[in-house]
Amino acid sequence: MNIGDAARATGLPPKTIRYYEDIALVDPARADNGYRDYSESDVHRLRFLQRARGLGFSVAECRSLLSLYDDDHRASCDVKEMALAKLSEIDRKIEELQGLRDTLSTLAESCHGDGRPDCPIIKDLAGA
Amino acid sequence: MNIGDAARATGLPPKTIRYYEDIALVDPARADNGYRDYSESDVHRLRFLQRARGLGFSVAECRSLLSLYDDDHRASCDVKEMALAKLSEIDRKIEELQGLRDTLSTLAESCHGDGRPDCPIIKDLAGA
DNA sequence: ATTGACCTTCCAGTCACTGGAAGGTTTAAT
DNA sequence: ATTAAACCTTCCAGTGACTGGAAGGTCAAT
Repeated sequence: MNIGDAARATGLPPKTIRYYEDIALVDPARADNGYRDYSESDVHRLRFLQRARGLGFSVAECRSLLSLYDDDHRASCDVKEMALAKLSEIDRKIEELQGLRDTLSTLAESCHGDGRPDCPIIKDLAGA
Repeated sequence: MNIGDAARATGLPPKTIRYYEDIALVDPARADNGYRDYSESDVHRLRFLQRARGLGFSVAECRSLLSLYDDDHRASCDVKEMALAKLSEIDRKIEELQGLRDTLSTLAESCHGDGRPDCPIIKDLAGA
């Protein structure tokens, strides 16, 4: 399977797939013409990466997850631990964003938003 | 005022302040010894940047906000527009994160998390 | 005179790609 | 047989917003 097909099969751009090879997350065979040749299991790995990245795992975390994926003897608690850690990270981010949201929405509400130059948002940013 | 004092006054690391100068967001005077010399208005700009960045505005957006800040004749609706755009961007991010949260928490709950190798999280990532 | 805390510039690295140039291969149509 | 397009290859550079570190100059206090 050429890289284009692998891209269509996984939803990852070819560039990204090559990048994943660069950083040694996948290692496809090569055809006689030098083209990368993806096996079904390569495509599985790529899809795995696509999903895990989509869930917010960093590439480094994906690497760990992949090694757990590769390890038939892994303990499910190892995986669960990573998932829970990521979960609380996401919770923290959500809280932070909600804080921002509140501040910004209070600011925006206080701004009459007309043609006059007087603006409470700018004032607040300036520290008035 | 030296860069260290400006850093303490704004909460920005000196490195970041120099970087903001590099990309022409501030332009402090220089003392005879070559040291950067921050005026009160420089510090105001830096504090403005610190706040706006903290609210999630990109550096490019901060540049726009600063030019509105500099423009005594700006219309408050211009600022409000940026704030509202950022607000809906934040809302989108929150929703996305909540989606991730739900998926990940469902996955984590379904994983018994013991020493056995059987793991529904890995299974899901692998696309089973 | 020397230490230590400053300051300067410049270069490189981070993360996870993404864009583009220059060139080789394959496939299909003319 | 030729040509065009749609692939593929490598390599280099850029993104955003810093951050780290090296090599060296300056300043205040001891």
